Amino acid sequence: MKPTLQTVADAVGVSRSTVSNAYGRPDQLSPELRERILTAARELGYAGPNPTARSLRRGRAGAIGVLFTDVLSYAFRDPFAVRFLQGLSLAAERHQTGLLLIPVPDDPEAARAAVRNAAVDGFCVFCVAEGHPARQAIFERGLPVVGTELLAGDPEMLAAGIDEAAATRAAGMHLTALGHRRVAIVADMLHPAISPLGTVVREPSDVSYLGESERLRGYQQAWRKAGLDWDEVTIVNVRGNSREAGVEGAAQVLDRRDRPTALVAFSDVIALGTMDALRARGLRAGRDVSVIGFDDIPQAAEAGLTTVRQPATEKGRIAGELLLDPPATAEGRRVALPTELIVRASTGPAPDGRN
Amino acid sequence: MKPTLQTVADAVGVSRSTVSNAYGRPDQLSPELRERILTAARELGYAGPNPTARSLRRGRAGAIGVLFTDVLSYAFRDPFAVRFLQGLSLAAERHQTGLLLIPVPDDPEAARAAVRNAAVDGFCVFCVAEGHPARQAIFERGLPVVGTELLAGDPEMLAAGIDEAAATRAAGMHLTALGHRRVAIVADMLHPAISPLGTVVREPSDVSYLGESERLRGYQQAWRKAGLDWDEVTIVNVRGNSREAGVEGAAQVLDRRDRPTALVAFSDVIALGTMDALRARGLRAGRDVSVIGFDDIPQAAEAGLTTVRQPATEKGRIAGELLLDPPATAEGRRVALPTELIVRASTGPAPDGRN
DNA sequence: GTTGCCTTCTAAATCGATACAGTAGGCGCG
DNA sequence: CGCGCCTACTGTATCGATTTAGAAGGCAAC
Repeated sequence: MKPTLQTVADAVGVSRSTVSNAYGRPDQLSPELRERILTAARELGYAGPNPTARSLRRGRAGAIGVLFTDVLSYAFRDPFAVRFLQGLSLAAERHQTGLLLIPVPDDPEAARAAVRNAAVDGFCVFCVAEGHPARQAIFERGLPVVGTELLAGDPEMLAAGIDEAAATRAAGMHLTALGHRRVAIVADMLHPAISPLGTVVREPSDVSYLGESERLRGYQQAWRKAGLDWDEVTIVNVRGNSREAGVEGAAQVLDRRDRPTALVAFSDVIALGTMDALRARGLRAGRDVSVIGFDDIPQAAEAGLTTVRQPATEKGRIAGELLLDPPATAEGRRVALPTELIVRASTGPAPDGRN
Repeated sequence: MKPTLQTVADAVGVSRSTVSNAYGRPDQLSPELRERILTAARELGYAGPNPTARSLRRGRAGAIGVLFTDVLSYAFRDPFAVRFLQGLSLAAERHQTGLLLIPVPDDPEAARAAVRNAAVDGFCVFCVAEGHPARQAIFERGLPVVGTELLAGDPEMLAAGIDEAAATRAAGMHLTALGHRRVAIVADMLHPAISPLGTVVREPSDVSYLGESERLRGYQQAWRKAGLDWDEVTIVNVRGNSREAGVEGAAQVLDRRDRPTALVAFSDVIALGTMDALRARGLRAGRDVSVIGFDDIPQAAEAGLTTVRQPATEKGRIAGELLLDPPATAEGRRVALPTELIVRASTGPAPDGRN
């Protein structure tokens, strides 16, 4: 049998409460007795209060739930996601809390069950499509939920986010100001969760991730304002947020006769991939084709990639803080973080004439 | 007040046990009653049995602990680590279990407390240095522990690992068979946990990660056997497992007059970085300088990198299975996975004469 | 000497579920 | 009819801790 508080209490000849206090409230007993208790505990192989029992009594699970979907595990290849997670963990650490990655089965019912069975104090909705079966289960738990989308529908939802549309609007205007009129978008996350590959999504409202939807809208707004025809904008829908996906996505537009003079991506990782594709064709980023990314990961600076900077770690940290220490006032429940268009060498004036 | 089993039981007019059975053992009550109960629960806003209470009663936390150190968060940039984690999550999913990432504070006492407070059924020791304060705390919990090092000292420890030394021995012999005699090692993880940067570690026994220690030993064995002087082997100790670290590490040896004809790295990520460094200097991998990596991540194939293949996802999956369903026999408790030297274009005959 | 306060410890209630033994009622069968 | 057996449910102990109210003893002050 594993020793419990009672085992130790009996061994020392004190009450269970006193042993509990020895661990959790050292000021409640004399230092000598505490020392005796801790020594006895060590001898008995008692490793300290059972975290599960403590959680039950305290009413605090000591963990934040994060759904570990395929999407998320791929997302880990993106430094942005990793930094977000680091931020989350910073907040968690401050609150002596863990991050529970919940593997989500493909079967919808099993997915819901996984969410219901998670011993957590709240959920961080990160990389979970709008229509995902687990998503509803999350809200049904009645626990605090934090997302990264300021415009999320649920009024209960906490959020640490950016004005996605404003961010890409600025990026889009930067391009039109440089004279670009033939533009393409390369993006992951555009497809509805359960649609066949290759589905073409053009309208922001059809995008199943709110953030991506807004990014699309931002470009739409900027370019419409500049007089471009949205239907003329090429949208390449790649699967997966990776450099390779960027290479492949760019390949679909760069070899066309009327190749765009500018490419925008919804992540730096993809943008860097499109730059690889340019290089492979002897095209110069910022001269022959301008490229804009999103996130401003460290590699973006090295590659001279123009991009939208958002504070990754801070986003995670604030999301965590919101979850673990929810503000009383409704205003405080949605935190808007700043973004900034970082102009580097990958954007330049549109080349003259036909190619 | 949040509704509990009792709330629902009272509302329906049945006993608590019956409501519990409605969720956990549908065969124990009539379908009609079950439906009535679930409906009532929904109306009362009862989200299902409290996972913490269930955990306590069942004696199963429903989570595997993984220490989330800085090292691990950097490791996420390596596809190998991500795939390992995916494997772990596969096993976890099968056992309806989560992965609890435990943020580890810098303060040693706080780090130990974090481990003691984690509600988990076992730990996976991944990317935790031998001397790390949290490491001992893990074993003190008396829970199952799985590692990735077959030779780990603790006899209690479960392991899913490879014969690291044999793997690098094969790689080392491949190089000497090709005539290489001026070789260098570029590796992260060599430094003792709490040593100043730049400390030079040459002996396997001084390496604080067992796996890396064995990899070093493998090269040492291969090259000594081939008559090379170990002291002549350049060892570059980089900080961090990243492509950039590889670039920087390679820079330290490639610009020397007696530049090595072969570079070996302890991860593909670093090896790919060294190949970047070669390219930047107009050197051809496999012709001017041979390069060997470790892991065989997908990018290695694309880059034509010779490397040691190890089954990443499988390693994680088996680690998880060992933890969640420990074999009765001692033999089954350490699973050896196969490795294979994958020879690609990045290795070739040593160039003749001086450079 | 009594009152009151402080320190140090104890007893009992409680957190929210699950498991197991037990009971009541219905049904088949010789 | 009486026995056994099955189905459907209940009651109670239990998981391992924390918390709160309270008791015992010591000491100072009036």
